[in-house]
Amino acid sequence: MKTHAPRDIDFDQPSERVARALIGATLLVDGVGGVIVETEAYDQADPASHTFTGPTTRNAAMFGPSGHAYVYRSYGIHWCLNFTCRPAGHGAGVLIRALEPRAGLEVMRERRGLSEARLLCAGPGRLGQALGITLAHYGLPLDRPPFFVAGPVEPVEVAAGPRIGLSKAIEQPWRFGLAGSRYLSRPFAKN
DNA sequence: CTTTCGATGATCT
DNA sequence: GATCATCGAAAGG
Repeated sequence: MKTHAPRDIDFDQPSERVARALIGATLLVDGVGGVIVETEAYDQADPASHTFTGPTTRNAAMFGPSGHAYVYRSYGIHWCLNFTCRPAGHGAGVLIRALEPRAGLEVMRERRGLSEARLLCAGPGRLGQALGITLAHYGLPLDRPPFFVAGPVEPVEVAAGPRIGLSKAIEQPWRFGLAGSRYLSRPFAKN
């Protein structure tokens, strides 16, 4: 039985729970990052998930231990960052879609060739570029450098809705976000 | 404001 | 050979 400090995220639970718990959490990669404001949950029973058809070379990390990084190349262009979750071997993960920049703004601006803070990490591809994510991060544990992850200091209001950019299982409300944040990749529909 | 479309390459069928 | 968990530029209202 593992113990957790108050601000630790428990990755040993279903991806929807982890995705929700990550909203308001702090993520740093080599000291660069901020507050997570948008996530999406995926698991093996989900037709839209990379793990739906079982373990492969690419998705191996999501069948490994929870609390590790799963990195994949999107549309041949972008690097996207996920956190593996659930008890090991279940093929589940959480896509980190957006964060509010707080640390290393200058580094992010350089990497993105952009000055507007609002667009530095508003989307999984943008976030990957701003944090310098590459395959070198594939499978790395999240509880030590270069990663730093800490849960929210205070309770936050979490919005939920359908995921983005999928052709399958679009009805699942497994996209989560910090309500009202202006650093989202897209706003959530009003209630 | 909205919609459309090309880039680009690994992965899977 | 088709399909992408995307982005940004361009074109149209």
